[in-house]
Amino acid sequence: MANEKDRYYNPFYDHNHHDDELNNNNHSNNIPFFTSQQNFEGLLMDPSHTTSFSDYLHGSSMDYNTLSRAFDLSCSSSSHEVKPSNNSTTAAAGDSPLVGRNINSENQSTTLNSSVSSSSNEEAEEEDSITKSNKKDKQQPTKGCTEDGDHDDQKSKKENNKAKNKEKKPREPRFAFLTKSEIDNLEDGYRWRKYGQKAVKNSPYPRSYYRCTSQKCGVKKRVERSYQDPSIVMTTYEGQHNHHCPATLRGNAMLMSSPIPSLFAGSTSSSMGPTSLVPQDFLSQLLIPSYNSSTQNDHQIMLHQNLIPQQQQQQQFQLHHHDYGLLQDLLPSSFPAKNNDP
DNA sequence: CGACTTTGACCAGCGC
DNA sequence: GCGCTGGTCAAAGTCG
Repeated sequence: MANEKDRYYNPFYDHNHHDDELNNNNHSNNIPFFTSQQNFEGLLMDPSHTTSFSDYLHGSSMDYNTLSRAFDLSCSSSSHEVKPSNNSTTAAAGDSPLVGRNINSENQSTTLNSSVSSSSNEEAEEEDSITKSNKKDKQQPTKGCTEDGDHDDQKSKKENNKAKNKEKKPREPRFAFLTKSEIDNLEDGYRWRKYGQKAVKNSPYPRSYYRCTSQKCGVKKRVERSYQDPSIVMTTYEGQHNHHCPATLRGNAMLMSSPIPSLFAGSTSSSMGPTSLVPQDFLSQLLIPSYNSSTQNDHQIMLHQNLIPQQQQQQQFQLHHHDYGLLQDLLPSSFPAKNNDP
């Protein structure tokens, strides 16, 4: 009991032996994923991968390029093979060239296209705040209302909301990645508050909903486990943080100024701004998470291993339809059905 | 006591 | 309209 709880909520729980088990577990699926050891540190790639993603499975560590490939990102647009989807729009001038794997439902039908969606993140944010306030308007009175006088108010508000909701709200840009981990809620440097959990259709594992605890930051993430391979966790991020990572507040100040920034050249949070699709802070934090001091050395070693030869960094990555199908198979509820269903 | 999780209820969207 | 599902809320509980 206590062990179970520790496993999932104690950040210092020792997952190493479990991870060994996991690493010995051969993965037949050609899916990009990360192996997490102790709260995400290092994001080791699984060496057992030998198939279509083997290109980027060199060595045991992960670098920016790995991340970029996993996210369908590219530092150099000229070398980016993945064509943007038709309805995706291009990033505004000055935006980071990084592109997140957009899994908005609108783009899901064929492939996980890379796209700087968010025709307007600002728009989306605005919409989001509207819907949020609508929800509050809607829900608070129902619970707080004690007098009949509130009912008319409620009705009019409801109608008002209905009218507003008729305008279809665009989804916040989202991107997802798979992680091989025993921990559901991976440590990514940000602080999250769980606000819901739902049973997922066709899966024995529930989906958890988290929201960034920072005020006025509407970033959400969903975490669910693959029912086919329970060692795989899919994390979906929605929105962008409008603040710096609070990891520094948890004794991470030293690492925040680690040598890794060169990997994120030109992608400091200040140059990126709050509206670009891929949260650079997040990317940084993938590699510089909050961590247990006992594993600090290992972690630093992994950071250095991330500095890999340029040519390897230039390798291309593309998520094929086939792989998308596998993603679908793993997490059926997260992806719309392809039209090839029998 | 604040931060966080749990959990049942609620709501919207969608397909039938 | 009805039922199903995904997403969210918020009261209650837990923890440090």
